Amino acid sequence: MGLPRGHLRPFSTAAVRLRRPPSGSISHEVKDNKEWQQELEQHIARGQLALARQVFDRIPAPDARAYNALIRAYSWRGPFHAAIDLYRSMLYFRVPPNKYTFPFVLKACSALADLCAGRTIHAHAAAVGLHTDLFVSTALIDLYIRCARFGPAANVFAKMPMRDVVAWNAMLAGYANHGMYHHAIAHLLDMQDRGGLRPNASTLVSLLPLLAQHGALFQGTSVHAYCLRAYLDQNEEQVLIGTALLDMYAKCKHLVYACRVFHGMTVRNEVTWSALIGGFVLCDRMTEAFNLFKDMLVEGMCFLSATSVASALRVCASLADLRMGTQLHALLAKSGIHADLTAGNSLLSMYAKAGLINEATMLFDEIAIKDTISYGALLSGYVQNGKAEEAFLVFKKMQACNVQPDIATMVSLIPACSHLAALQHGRCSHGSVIIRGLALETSICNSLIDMYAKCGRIDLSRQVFDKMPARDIVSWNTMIAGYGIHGLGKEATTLFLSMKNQGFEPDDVTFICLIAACSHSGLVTEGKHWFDTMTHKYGILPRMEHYICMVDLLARGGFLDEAYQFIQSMPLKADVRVWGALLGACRIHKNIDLGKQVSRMIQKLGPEGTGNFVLLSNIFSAAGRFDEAAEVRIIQKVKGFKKSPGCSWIEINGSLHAFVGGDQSHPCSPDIYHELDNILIDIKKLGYQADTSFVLQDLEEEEKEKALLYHSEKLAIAFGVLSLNEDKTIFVTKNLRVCGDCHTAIKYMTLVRNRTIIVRDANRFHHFKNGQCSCGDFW
DNA sequence: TTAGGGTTAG
Repeated sequence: MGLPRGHLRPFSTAAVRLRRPPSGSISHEVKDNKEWQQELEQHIARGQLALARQVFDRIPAPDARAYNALIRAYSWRGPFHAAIDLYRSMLYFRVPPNKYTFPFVLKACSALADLCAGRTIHAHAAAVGLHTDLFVSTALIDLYIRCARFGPAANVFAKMPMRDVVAWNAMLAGYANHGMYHHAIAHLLDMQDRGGLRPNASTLVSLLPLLAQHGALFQGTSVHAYCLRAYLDQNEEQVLIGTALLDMYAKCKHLVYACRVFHGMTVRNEVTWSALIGGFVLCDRMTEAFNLFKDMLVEGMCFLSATSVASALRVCASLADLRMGTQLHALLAKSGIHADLTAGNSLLSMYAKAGLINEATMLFDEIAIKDTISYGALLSGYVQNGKAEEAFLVFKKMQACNVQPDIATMVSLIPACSHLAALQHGRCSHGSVIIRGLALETSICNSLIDMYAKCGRIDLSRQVFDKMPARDIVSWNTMIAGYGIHGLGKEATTLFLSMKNQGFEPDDVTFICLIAACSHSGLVTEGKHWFDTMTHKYGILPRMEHYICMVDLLARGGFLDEAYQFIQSMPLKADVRVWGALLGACRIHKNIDLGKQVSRMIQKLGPEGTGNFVLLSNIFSAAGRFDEAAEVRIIQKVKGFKKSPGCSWIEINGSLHAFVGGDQSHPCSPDIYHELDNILIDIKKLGYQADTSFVLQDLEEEEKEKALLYHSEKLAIAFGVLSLNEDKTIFVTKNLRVCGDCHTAIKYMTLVRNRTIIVRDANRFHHFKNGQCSCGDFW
């Protein structure tokens, strides 16, 4: 036959080594081809592929039928290379392949995603006029789609003289697997209109995950109705269809329907359970998700798999239930599943989210072949645990190991720059996403907006925002929040209005960002207006976070009594964060009586954080009541709470320099302290007086003045003055709020050293210039 | 048919 010379590589001699003496249960008799064929097929039917191969090798002159039987067996479960090798040997011995050969050898190519071999075999089939055969064409479509070649797949489909539902399904599965929603829907309609075919169970099993991915609940419900009408949910594929429907409802966050499908199923498998558990996790109903997981275990241990445990581990991470998480870890180890990559990554992520970053690192080291997700889980673990520099090291290691970062990796990495307030690192990460072609991805832009805002470049945030091809609600919220931390309440409001004009519905987070922006800008009336708008116009039920913002807004604006009344009128029981916001304002406005009252309320709730002890102690100190301040600190110590030390840092030429109060560890310390002493002399000439009420200990006035002078933010600024040219802005970040005395002193520093100074503290940005601060002393 | 890392607020 006239097969064209293809590009298949020459087969190995091993592949054509024939006629070995028989062994084992192989017959020694002389047989005709029909008898050999029977023996061959018997072994194949029993799954004895090695014996089948021995029989095949005994056949003196195997015909196409013998070749096809073995190729089909190999293409079913592998080894797939053996199927292709056998096809090559068929060509070598000039046994013409037929319409029963091509579909199976193509299936093997598809399993190996071997496009090169597949194309050659396509050419062979075309040469003998078999390329438009129904089964050959379907196998070709499968192959091309597996290799993401939609054009050739569509060409093959178009040339088919007749198509059955399997052929239509092959194309549909391709569109669906690649998330091509519109192509898939158009193809489905075409199948019914032009093809005159009704979708079968396979059609819908391909289609439903796509609908789930796109949250297409309406279409999904129509599919459900179709299943019921066509009795598709009652055949032997009930588990597949039922699970796909359940998953679609779960991903569309319609758990009532998902549960209804689940309870209506008479047969369930591990996937069914995993899909439902995943749905509850998606809807943040963690306790119910975990109960379902336990029910699943009760129903049968055979359901335990890496996938179902992955959801359960996510629940443990979210509920911070480490005890249960470690039990699951043990369960996985006992079942031998812990070596699975999914399971390993899930465990690693659980420990990282629980703050046990060392355990997470150990697990990471134990994973033999790490993928992008393993690196991503560890990297985000470091970022979430405040170890931004370690996160960069993981990123470097990832690149060294040739594991490609993807969108999620970069979205995890970019906030590390925000945490360090390291603009240089941030710009490098921006460059990195540009090189990778990811710079216009919505989630990437969102983290860039946030990063630039937190690194003091709100102008660059806005540039990224303006250039985005598609924005989501997070984009708008992040930009509004960015304006908020820069004290640009008016800009935040303007952006909110244009968001509405562009047809975006604000969500609960939008209002948190907006009210916080008003709070940081002293726009008390506007903030109150937006809170009312949120509840009355948008029907958003305020969460504790909204109340915190409102108390902060009122109290910081000086309306301490109104804030107190507001807390009393809350429908929720105010938690420590709400009272903490009021206590913080009592400190700023030096209202000791209310501060004491509030601190009593906090004590009733039980101390849940260290910040409140510090605040209360500060209030007493500010009033000169040092004994009581000391008492609060003793209680704090006895109860085992540690105050995080105030720390400031500054980036000079891409390197970070960190300082704590009174720090002398920096190599330039003598120069820094000398410069600070000179600055103190100069600013005193302009009228600066140290506000010693900010000193927490009972010291002599002069000592108090020194204690203030060496606050971490002042040390960092002095280092900035020494290291940067006059035209450069000094940008300092502080982990706590900037102290009141420093705030005053920095204003004077801008005058005596002719500098622009930006301090990003735990709360907001302070732009100091010409003796003024952008916050208008409202911090 | 399921599943593992990611962006906003307080």
